[in-house]
Amino acid sequence: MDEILENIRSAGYRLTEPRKAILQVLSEAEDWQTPDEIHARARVYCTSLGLVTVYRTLAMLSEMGYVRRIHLEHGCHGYVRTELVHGHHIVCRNCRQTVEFPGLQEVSFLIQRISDSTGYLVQEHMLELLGLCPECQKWVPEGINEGT
Amino acid sequence: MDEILENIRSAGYRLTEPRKAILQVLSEAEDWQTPDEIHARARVYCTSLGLVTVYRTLAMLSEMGYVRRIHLEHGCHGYVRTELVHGHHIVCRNCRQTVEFPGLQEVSFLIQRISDSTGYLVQEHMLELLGLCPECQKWVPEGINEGT
DNA sequence: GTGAATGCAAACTATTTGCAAAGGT
DNA sequence: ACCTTTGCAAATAGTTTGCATTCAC
Repeated sequence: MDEILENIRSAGYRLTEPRKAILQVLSEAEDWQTPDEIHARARVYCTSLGLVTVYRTLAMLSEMGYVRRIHLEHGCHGYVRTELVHGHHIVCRNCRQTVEFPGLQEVSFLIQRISDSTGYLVQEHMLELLGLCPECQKWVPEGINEGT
Repeated sequence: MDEILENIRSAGYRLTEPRKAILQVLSEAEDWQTPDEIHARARVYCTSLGLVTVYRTLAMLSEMGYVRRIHLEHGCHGYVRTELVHGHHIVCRNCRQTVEFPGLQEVSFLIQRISDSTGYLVQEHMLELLGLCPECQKWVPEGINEGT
């Protein structure tokens, strides 16, 4: 966390109150949050914080790889912090809790295979798993489904 | 194509001009298209077509599994037709051409592994590869990159 | 003929931009 | 002091909804 702050500074960005507040909120969360939610929560640490700054900061953090967009059934309006460079997320459809996991062998194999068979040069890949976290499996009937 | 039309009808939907026009456009395309683009192109076959109908039809086709949203770096406003039930897409960042590939063993292995290690019940997964198609590799310098 | 589907206008939501004021270094 | 960053208001983009009309069956 302090490390991130330091990296932000050394990347030439300024260490402002709004930015620190937003990072604080992101680091506290176990789940993905919308810009709006981040705004509301971060106001606790920086009363004057505007929603626009949240958008701008998320763009910056995303650029630096500290945050990732979550792609959901109805659009992609969620953000989570990331700790791994080539990580992916599994997200709970019910409580939004997310767990990050590393891009494993399987992914590389797959990319290699598809790359060979299609002739495409693969530059990026996105992989996301959706389901129910252990807690929510106890309470939520399996049939949560909305189409993609 | 005629098969799809038939399925739409037997699902209880009506076979209207707007729907046929939109399906026509989707089946012609090798690349993903925005609702707006689909609208513009489908007007050739159905002059009166409104953009709203494109949205509604895409929702219906997506529900039925004939179309899939493409998740791109700056939002997810693209649609492609799908032929496979558990397919994924590799898309060219330059020309938008997409190729569908089946969800292979690797994906199942991965899901199993993550499911075991996190305790999550995995219900859906999305996987998408981004890069350059064979044609575009000849013309476009590799450094097309915008962050996610 | 009847109800589903359409197209328009308007509403709405999410996000971005212009700009003067504030804040970090 | 300088220049980045901020917050506001307004603009914009994308998508959805209400409703009278049209069209497939």
